Amino acid sequence: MGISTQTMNKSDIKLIAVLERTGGFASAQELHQILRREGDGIGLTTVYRALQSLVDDKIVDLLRREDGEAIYRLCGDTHHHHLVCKSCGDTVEIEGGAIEKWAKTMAEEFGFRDVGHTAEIFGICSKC
Amino acid sequence: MGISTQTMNKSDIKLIAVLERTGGFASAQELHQILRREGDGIGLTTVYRALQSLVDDKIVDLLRREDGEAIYRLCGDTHHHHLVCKSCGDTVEIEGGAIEKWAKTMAEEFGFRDVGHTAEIFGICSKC
DNA sequence: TCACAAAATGAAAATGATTATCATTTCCAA
DNA sequence: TTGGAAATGATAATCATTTTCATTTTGTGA
Repeated sequence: MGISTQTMNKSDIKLIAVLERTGGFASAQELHQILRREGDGIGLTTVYRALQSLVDDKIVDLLRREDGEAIYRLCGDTHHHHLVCKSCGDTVEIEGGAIEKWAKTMAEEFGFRDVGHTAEIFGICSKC
Repeated sequence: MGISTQTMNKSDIKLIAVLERTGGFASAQELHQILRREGDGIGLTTVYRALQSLVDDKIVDLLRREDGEAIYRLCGDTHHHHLVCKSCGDTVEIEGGAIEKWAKTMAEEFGFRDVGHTAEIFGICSKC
């Protein structure tokens, strides 16, 4: 019972590999382009299908970018947050230990379970 | 300078009124349908435009449903974060003291100025 | 090895939210 | 009143995602 690892196929594995390589945080379209660029002729449909089944099997997390586009990352990855420059677009990956605790505490306080969170900081970097 | 309340027009006010009346969150499409049902011939384009300007002016909050659709809600002026139920959409406004500190610390560490941040927690509420 | 059914694949079309265009209407100051 | 700016909304365009469906691959039993 439970997670059906049996149903994993080549496409699923390809997607996991790319997510590992890229640090696990990309949209379906981006993942497709990366695979294409690497010479893999995989179709967009298959990318979507594989990602969906990986999400169903709780192997990858599905989050949303600010514009609503779906982004995926491997579960269990220590996930990081971003510090983004509003001017030049430069991005720094940062730790969010405080956030993890905050999210956990708040979720418990209000009786929520199965929780995730998003957090981003944006500002103007020193170069701009 | 600051928030341009001067630029508020009739459509903006209509949207605020509907959001007040309906309470919780609603998508642009839903808000449009409600207004239409009430006999208002407002166009979808205008609904999107009004919502966007209200978001720019920080009069309404923009969040995302699980499928990525944008949902809007009137927000109080105190800066807060959200705890959103992925299942029923129920939302709790929560304090983010830890986040404010985290954002400030990180921004300083990397030399960013004029910083803001976003942070949301999502999960399954006790009722679901 | 062969045949064949089930699973996987991907091109192309469909969908649905959101945004861009643009001609028309409303509003307001001179 | 009038001229121009702002607002409006129908329509078309975008873009991510899903469906459809015909084709290919795969695995398995004979």
